[in-house]
Amino acid sequence: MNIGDASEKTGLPAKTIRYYEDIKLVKPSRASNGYRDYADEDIHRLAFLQRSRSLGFTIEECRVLLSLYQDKDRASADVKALALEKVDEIDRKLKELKSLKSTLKSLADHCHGDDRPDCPIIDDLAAELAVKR
Amino acid sequence: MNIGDASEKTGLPAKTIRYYEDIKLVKPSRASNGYRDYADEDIHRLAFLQRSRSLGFTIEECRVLLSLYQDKDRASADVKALALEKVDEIDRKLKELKSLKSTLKSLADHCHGDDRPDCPIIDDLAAELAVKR
DNA sequence: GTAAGGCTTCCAGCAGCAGGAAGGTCAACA
DNA sequence: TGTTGACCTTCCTGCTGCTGGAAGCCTTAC
Repeated sequence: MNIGDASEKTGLPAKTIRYYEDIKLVKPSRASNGYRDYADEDIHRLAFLQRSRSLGFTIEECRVLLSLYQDKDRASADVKALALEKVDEIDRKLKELKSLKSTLKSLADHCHGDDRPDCPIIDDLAAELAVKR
Repeated sequence: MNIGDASEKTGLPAKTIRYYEDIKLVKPSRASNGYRDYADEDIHRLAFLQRSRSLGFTIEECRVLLSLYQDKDRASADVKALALEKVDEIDRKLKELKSLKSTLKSLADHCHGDDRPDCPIIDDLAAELAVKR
């Protein structure tokens, strides 16, 4: 199966698939004309990668997940730990974004937003200096 | 004022300050020995950058904000628009992260997480293929 | 005089690809 | 048989926003 079909089947751009080969996440064989030839197992791995990447796992985490996936004797606890760690990470990001949003929102709410130049947002951005002077 | 002091006053690493000069966000003068020499106005700009970056504005947005800051006649509406756009962006990210989290969480909740190899997380990551076959 | 710390420039690298150039290959059609 | 157009190949560059490190001045204190 050529890279175009692999791309269609997995939803990954061809560029990405070649990149994954570059960093040794997949190792497709080659046809006699030099084209990459994807077996079912390769497609499987690529689809796995697509799923785990879209769940927010980094490439290196995906590498671990793949090896856990390959290892028929691994404990499910190992996988669960990775997933929960990721949940924690997402939680931290959520908190950060929420506080960011409320700060920005309250700044914007206090700005009258018309054609006068007076603007509390800009004032706030510049304010820090006054404290430190 | 040397870069070290500028760093301390603004909370930005020296490396970052040099980078900001590289991309023309600040233009400090030079002392006779070749050292960068930061005037109050430079420090002001750097502090402004520190604040706006920490609020999640990209470098290019910061560039716009700085020019709006410099422009005494600009409408506050311009600034407000940028801020609100950013709030929207944050909202989109929040949504995405929330759904990501709930997916991961429910996957993890269904995994018994012991030393048996059976694991619904891995199964789910691999599941996509079955559909497409 | 010398040692420690600060400063300079320049080069490389991180994640995770995307875009593009230059060229080989294949299938279909005239 | 020739040719078009779609697909494939490799290789190189660039994106964001810095960070680390090497090699080499400058300054300050003892």
